[in-house]
Amino acid sequence: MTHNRINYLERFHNNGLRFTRQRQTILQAICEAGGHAPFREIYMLAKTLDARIDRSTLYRALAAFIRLDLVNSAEGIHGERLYEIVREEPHHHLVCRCCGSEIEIENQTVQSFYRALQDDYDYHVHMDHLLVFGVCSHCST
Amino acid sequence: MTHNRINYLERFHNNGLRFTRQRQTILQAICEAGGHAPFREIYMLAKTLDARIDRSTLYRALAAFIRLDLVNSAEGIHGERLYEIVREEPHHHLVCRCCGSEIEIENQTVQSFYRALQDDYDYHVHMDHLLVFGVCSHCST
DNA sequence: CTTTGTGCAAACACTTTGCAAGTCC
DNA sequence: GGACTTGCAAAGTGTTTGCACAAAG
Repeated sequence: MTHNRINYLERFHNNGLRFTRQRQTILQAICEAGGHAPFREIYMLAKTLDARIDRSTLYRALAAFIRLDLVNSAEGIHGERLYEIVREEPHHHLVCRCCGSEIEIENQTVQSFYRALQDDYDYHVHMDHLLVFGVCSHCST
Repeated sequence: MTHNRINYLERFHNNGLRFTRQRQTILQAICEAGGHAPFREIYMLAKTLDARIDRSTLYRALAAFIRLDLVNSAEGIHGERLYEIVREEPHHHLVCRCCGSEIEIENQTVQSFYRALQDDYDYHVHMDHLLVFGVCSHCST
């Protein structure tokens, strides 16, 4: 199983972890969930793939994935934690507070903002998934 | 009690709410907490001012303050919800993932980023408190 | 066969809710 | 008095942990 040209199995073994059936199932569930998914959704999807998976297994798996940088977490519109497969390129979204829709932001726009912060404050920004909340053109008319 | 030139009492009464002793105590606690504070910290501070204040009162008061736009909430470095007194100017912070320190970002820098998003995506950004995570100059050396 | 992971149950932390008594106007 | 609030207790939710058994290397 390979996503984003990453060899998952190797990544686990290099860190003394095991790529078990359950963890494969969970990764598949996250993929099926598309972009970002909250715990609840991943759990339900994983359950349909393997009814015996336990909540605690899922929590522990997510923690492992994050440790391995296979998954990262972002904050949703109401502070819920969302999990997503790490992509090679950092990416960013505009999220509409009104309808919940999301638009992906051109990375360049964000990068120039980060560069300004780096220049002005000598701060090395490390966010591979920025969420900016606002109101989309559709809702503001 | 007036902060930021806002007349709190009036704001409550205009919305059919009451500015009770407990709510005054809680607002004072948030102020004493300085910038952003998590529930736990506000609760402890409020307890020192009035030992009989209950958790549920605090939750309900915070919800009321947010409804009245006296307080807003942001996400901390590990997803905890932080509460803070609303300021007149939107403001933004760089938060160091390493040492947890915070620097306030010049609002102009952020505004030009927002303007770029507005121009490119016709998105009206509405965030009065952006947190950008990274590594500060001190930690990166 | 040693180490790591799983499922179950229990514990823990965080937040919300119902209600009787109290407070504010 | 009438509407809003409080404190308490109880219930919901979300997350973590201990442990015996199972699986992986």
